[in-house]
Amino acid sequence: MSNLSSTFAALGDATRFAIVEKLLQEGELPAGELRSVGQISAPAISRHLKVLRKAGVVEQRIDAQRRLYSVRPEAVQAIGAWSMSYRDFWQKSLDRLEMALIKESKKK
Amino acid sequence: MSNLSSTFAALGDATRFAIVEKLLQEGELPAGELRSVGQISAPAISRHLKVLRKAGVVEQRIDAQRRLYSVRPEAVQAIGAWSMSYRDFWQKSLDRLEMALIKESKKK
DNA sequence: CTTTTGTTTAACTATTATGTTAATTAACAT
DNA sequence: ATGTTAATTAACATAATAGTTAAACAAAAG
Repeated sequence: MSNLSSTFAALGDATRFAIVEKLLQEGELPAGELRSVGQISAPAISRHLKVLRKAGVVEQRIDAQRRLYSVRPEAVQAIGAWSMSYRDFWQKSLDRLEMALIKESKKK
Repeated sequence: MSNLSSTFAALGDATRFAIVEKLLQEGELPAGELRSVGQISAPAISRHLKVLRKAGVVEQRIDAQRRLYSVRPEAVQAIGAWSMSYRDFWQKSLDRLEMALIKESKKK
């Protein structure tokens, strides 16, 4: 599986996506704090974090008995780079679409 | 599930990701042509296309008995927009990382 | 040393996803 | 009409995922 596809797979679960968004917005957080993304048990969160870590989306730092998690910037950037590598395609397509809509509105 | 998370889920399967990449590179293609992304049966491809369509990643156009598929530009753009909405975060983080690496190399 | 706090691993269950072959639908060509 | 081509839906088997509670582990605090 391509590296990017695993990244997408990791983010393709609603709970994991919420975890990542929370980490992006609030910065590094201990595993326990992430339970607030939904009503979910600590073991479940722990396993989601393991998946995210394995996919290279988050990293872990140890502080005493706590495990602090944060988003790996490379992961978010890689996603952007993928989208941008097809920018020509979607930019042009969307431009054409907009043109068509303007023409349509002028007809009336 | 957030719209973006479903998009990620759709792309989080290696076969589907390959389908999307092929469509991005070669443009609109009939379902049958997409079997070449791997050794996979036609029904399997058909179901993957259904998942991609449901997630809004591809769209279908009918031409006689063929079903022509293409990538929806909005989907790829939405992914880029998400990444870019956190650009400040990853740009700064990567800059810091680079700085640290340069310092490290000068130590030797 | 015992308890508390934070987190992970184990064991198990339920649901979902993926792939296969067979059957069906749809349009075209003879 | 009949066969051919293109694709989907049906039915089924198997594998993977996500959740739970209970147990284990690690460090801190009493």
